[in-house]
Amino acid sequence: MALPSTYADRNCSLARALEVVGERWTLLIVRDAFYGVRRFGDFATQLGIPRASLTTRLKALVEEGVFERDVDGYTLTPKGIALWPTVRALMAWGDVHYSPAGVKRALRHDADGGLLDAQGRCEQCGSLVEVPETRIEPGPGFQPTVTDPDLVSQAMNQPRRLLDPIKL
Amino acid sequence: MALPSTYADRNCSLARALEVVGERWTLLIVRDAFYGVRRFGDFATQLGIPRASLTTRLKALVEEGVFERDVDGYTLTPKGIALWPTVRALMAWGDVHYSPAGVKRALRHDADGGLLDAQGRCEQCGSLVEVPETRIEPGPGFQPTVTDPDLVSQAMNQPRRLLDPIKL
DNA sequence: GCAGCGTGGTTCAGTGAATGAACCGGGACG
DNA sequence: CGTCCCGGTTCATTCACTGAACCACGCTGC
Repeated sequence: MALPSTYADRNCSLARALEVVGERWTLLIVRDAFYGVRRFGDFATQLGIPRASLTTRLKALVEEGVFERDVDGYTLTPKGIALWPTVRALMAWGDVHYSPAGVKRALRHDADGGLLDAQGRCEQCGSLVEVPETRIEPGPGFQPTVTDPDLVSQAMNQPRRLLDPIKL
Repeated sequence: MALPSTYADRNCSLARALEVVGERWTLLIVRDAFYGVRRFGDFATQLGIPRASLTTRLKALVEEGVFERDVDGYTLTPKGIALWPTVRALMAWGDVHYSPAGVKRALRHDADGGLLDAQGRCEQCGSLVEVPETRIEPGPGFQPTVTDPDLVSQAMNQPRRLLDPIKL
């Protein structure tokens, strides 16, 4: 976002956060990382983002400590994983206001299959579900593609646990 | 954000949400509205946003039903108020990772003064606190300004309830 | 050895959006 | 009638995003 770090915004952690993850594409990159995407090319094709933009974003995110580079690509750090409540809140807002048929992706506690409420609590066992214990799967608002998509998309549209790397 | 609404992102409510509130400045405008800002000029001076950009943003947000125009300016609709969990999550992330001295703004249940936890629950009475019942006040990470700021900033830096209009 | 290919980028010209400063017009006030 | 406040608009400049082409490296098969 490159906000000019103004005096006025010194006391706003929202502005500070948006300087890091407020730029176009950034939260979508983070979302794909939660889905298990790790490789440069997979981010590029999944998001349809220009490769130059992706380079810029990933570099900035690595510098900020949201991602780290390792042998098989870019993975979320704990700081990046801490963005999950934000991603979840925005997804929920989008579901409620733009998906009349119901949520496009449902979140469940992988251990017992209980749905997660707005606070991220399992309706089955009542516990706060950690990110790696969260299963994501197509919900009632999900619209299946007619033409079968690429392998990465196929993997992302199967029920799977967050952060589980996509391996083909 | 004006994402090109691609086939690939049809099934992502996060992308849909970011089309509405993902543009630069948008969430900061929403934040100021939670703080009670309602007038065009106040948004402009508080955020330091170019007036032309502010016009564009507010127009888009009114069209999307996030704000509504009324006699005393722009106020959040229920759809806009529903963005509070997102704003709170991002603020919390910014506080944790960029404000070592502690949160810049603390959130309390106005009725009993209990602090809110990460899920928005009052630690005093255990209830989920609604937005208008939330009090926001400077926290330990807050850095007071030396030169006394404008009246609107002064009002925003006092403990106050969310959505309470700023009147001078 | 080398031709092909997958992967992870970089380069660069074109374009559209953000910026900021100046300007405008209506209403309230005196 | 003049002035100020308020909520914008206009416009030239600058900036960042875009998209397509290109590049470098390592691996595989022949």
